[in-house]
Amino acid sequence: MQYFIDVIIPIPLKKLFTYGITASEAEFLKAGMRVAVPFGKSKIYTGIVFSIHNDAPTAYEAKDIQQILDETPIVNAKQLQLWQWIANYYMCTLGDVMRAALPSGFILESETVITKSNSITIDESVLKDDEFLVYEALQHQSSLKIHDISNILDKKNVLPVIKRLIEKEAISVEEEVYEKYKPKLVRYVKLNANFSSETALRQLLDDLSRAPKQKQVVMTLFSVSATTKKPVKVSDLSNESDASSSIIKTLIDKGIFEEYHIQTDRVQYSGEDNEDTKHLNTYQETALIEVKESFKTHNVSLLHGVTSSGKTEVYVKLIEDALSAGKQVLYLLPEIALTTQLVTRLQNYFGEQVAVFHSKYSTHERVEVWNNVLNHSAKAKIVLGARSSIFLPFDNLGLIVVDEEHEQSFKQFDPAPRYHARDTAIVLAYMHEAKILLGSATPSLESYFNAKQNKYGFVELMHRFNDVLMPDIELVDIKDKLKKKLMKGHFSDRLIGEMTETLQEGHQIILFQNRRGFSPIVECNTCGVSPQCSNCDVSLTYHQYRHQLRCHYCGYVEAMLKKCKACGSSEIDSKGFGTEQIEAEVKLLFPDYNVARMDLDTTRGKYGYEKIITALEQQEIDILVGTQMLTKGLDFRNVKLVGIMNADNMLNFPDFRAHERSFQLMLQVAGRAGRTEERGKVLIQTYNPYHNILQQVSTNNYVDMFNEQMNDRYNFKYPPVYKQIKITLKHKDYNRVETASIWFAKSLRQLFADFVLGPESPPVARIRNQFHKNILVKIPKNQSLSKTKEAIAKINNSFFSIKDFRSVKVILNVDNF
DNA sequence: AGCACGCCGACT
DNA sequence: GTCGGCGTGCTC
Repeated sequence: MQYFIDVIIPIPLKKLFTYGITASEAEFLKAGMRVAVPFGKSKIYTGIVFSIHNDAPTAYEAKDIQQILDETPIVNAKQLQLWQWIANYYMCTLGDVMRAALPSGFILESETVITKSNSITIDESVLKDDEFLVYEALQHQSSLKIHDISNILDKKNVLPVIKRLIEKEAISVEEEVYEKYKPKLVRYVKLNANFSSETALRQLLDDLSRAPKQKQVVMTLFSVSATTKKPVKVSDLSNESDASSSIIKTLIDKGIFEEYHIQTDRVQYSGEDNEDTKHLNTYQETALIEVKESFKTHNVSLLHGVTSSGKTEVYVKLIEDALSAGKQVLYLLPEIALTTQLVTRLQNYFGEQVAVFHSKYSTHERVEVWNNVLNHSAKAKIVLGARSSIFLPFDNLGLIVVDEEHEQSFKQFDPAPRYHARDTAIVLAYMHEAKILLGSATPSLESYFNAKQNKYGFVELMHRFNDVLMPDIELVDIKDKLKKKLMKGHFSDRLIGEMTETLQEGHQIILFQNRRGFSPIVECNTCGVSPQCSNCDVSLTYHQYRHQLRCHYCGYVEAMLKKCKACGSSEIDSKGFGTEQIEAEVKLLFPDYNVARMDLDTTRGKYGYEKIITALEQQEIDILVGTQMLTKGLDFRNVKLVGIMNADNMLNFPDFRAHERSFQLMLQVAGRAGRTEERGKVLIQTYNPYHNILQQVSTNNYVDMFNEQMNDRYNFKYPPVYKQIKITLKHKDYNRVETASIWFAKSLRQLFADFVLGPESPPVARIRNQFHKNILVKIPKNQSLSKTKEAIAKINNSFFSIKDFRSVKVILNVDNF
C-alpha cells in the first residue's frame, strides 16, 4: 500500500500538491501538521498537510516529503474548514489563505548552501576567474550562501557561475532549512552544587576574599534568592549587585555559578491584580438581558449603542459568562483602537487571560500567541485582536465580539485573501456554534439591514453613560461666512469663538480634517502647471514640515519646488488643505496653547501613536489636529469641543458608501466631545449645510440616514440589496489593459447583461506605473452567488489562455466594500 | 508567486 | 563576445 498526502503550499496556485510518504509517516502525520517539501527544481517549501490518502496520482510521479516539522498539528480541523470557506467565498487559493493565516515564523526559510565538493582536488586551471574566486573562498570557509557569493563576485546573478562549478564538480549545493521562530530564553544563574555544603561554601567565600567584587555578587545571589524564593535571572543579579556581566561571566567560567536557560514568553502581562468588573447601569443591564435573549433565537446580534454608552461593559459581562462556561472568547476590533485604552481596560478585568494580537507584533510574538491559543493556555482565554486574529487556532469559541463593527479596516484589500473579518467571524462563530455580537454606535448599513430583516438579533443602547447629553452639533455655512468675510484661513468666526471659550475654560479641542499633508495640490500661479507623481496619475501633496512633495499612493518623495518646472515662475500656490496646514494655522491663531497633530506621518513607529494619546490624556496638548485616526474608540475626558474643518470633501468622495461613511465618521468624531459631565460641542464647517447627511448628523438621526441611504441602494442596485464583485485589471501598458478589460467585460455581459458595469478607469488611473481598469458585477439576491463566482472564475481562466492578456494582473474582490 | 529557460539589446 | 532585460511555462 502506498501512502500520499495532499499539501497546501503558500503560493497562489489553485491546486493542492501530492507527495509520497512512508507507511510509518502516514501513521504519524495528521492534517494540520507542517511538512517540508521539495518544490520545483531546488526549493523547499513549508506545506500544511490537508489530507492523507492512498490514491497515487496518475499524471505524474509524486515526490517524497523532505521532513515532518511538527509533533502535533498546529492548525486544527475547524481552521482548515474556515480556510476553505475563505478561499471559496473570496475567490482565492488555499495557499493565499495559508500565507495570511500562519505567522511567518511558522514558515521555514530555506537557503541554498554551497560547500566544497569532497571529491579529489580539481585542476584549478580549468576554472575561470569568477569560478576561481568562489573556489578559493571555499578553501577558507567551509560553506557559502548565495548572498556571500554575490558579494565576492560583486554581481547580482551568480547562478550561472555556480552551475558551471557544479558541472566541474568543484562544489556541491544543498538546501538548508531552518525555522525562523526561536523561543526566547532567559539566562538564570545558581550556585554550583559543589558548594551546597556548609564547609565548601565557607571555603569558597574565603577564596574570594581577595576578589571583593565577586564575593559581593555571590552574596547578592544569596540575598536575592532568599527574598524572592525564585530562580535568579542574570539581569536581575547584575542590577542588584551593580556588577557588570563580565564579573558574572568570570564566576560562571570559574565554575562557581552555574548558568541555565528557561524559555519565556516575549509577550507578558505585567499588571495589577484583577479589578472587579463594574456594575452596569439600568440601561446597560437591560441591554445585556436583551442581548442574551436575542442569542436564544439568533447566532448573530447587533448592538447599536451610541458613543459613550458603555458597550464595553456589556461585552465584559458576556465575556465573563463565556469564560465561566469554559469557552474561548475572541474580541475583534480595528487595528488602531487596539494599541491603547481598551487593552488596558480588559486587562484590568481579566488580567493574564487576555492575549493581544495585532500587526505591530513581531513574528515571534505572534507565534507565541498562536501556541498559547493552540495549547489552551490560561494566557489566551480571551484574544483581543485585529482582523487577522480570526485565523488563530481556536477550537472552543463561545463568543465573538466585533467592536466598531462598521469599520472598513476589517476588510482586507491589498493582498489576497481579500476577506472581511466581521463576515468571516460570523462563519467562524457558526463553525464553533458560538454566539457573535456586533457592536457599533453607527452600524454599517448591511448589519443594520440584516438586523431589520430579523436575520440578526438587535439590541439598542441609546443612553450615554452617566446620562451625559449627546454633544450639541452645529453646522457652520462656510459659503456664507466667506461672503461676509468672517473666515480666517480655514476657520470661521464661530469656530474661533468656540475654541477661545473652550480653551479659556481649560478644556481640550479636537480638530478633524480627513486629509494629511499641508495641501493636496501645488500649482504655479503663472502657468497653472502642478507637479504630478511620475509613477501615478495624481498631484503630489505638499508636506511642509519636511518641505517635500509626496505621492500618497506610491510613497514617491521629492523636494518642494522653488520655481515652477514649466515656466520658472516662483509664484507657487497651494490649493486645498490637510492636517499640516490646519496645525500651522492653529498655531498662529492660538500661539499660547499646545498644538499637536495625529496622522499617518506623526504616528510612525511602534509607539508613535501612544505618545500622542498619552500626551492628550495628560492634558499636555490643548488642541489636537488629526485625520480619521481620531475616531477609533478613544475616550478623552477633557475634550469638550470637536471641529470638523470641512465636511464636503468626504461627502463628495466618489463611492457609493461615501454618504454612509461620512455619517459614521462625523458621528464618531463628534462622540469624542464631552464624555463626562459637561455637554460637548461639535462644529461642522461645510459649504452645503442643507445636505441631508449633515442634517442627519446634526440631529444624530441614524434611522433617517439608514432609510434614505437604503432607498438609494435599492434604486442604484448597491449592497446590501445587491451583492457585488469588483474585478480590477492592471498592466503597465494602457492599451493592453484597455483591450483586456473590454474583453473581460464583454464576456461577463454575455452572462450577466446589465448587471455588469464598466470597464472604467478609476479616479487614479495609474498607480506605481500600472494602469487600472475596474469592472463591477452586481448580483441580485435571487441569483446564486456561488454560480456567479464559478462563471467569473471560468471567464478568468479563458482570459488567461489568451496570450496577450497573460501579463495582465487580475484582482477579484468579493464584497469590495 | 518564484524560478528556470530562452531569446534579444548594450556594454566591457 | 557576455550581462542582464523580460516573455513563457512549470511547479506534486
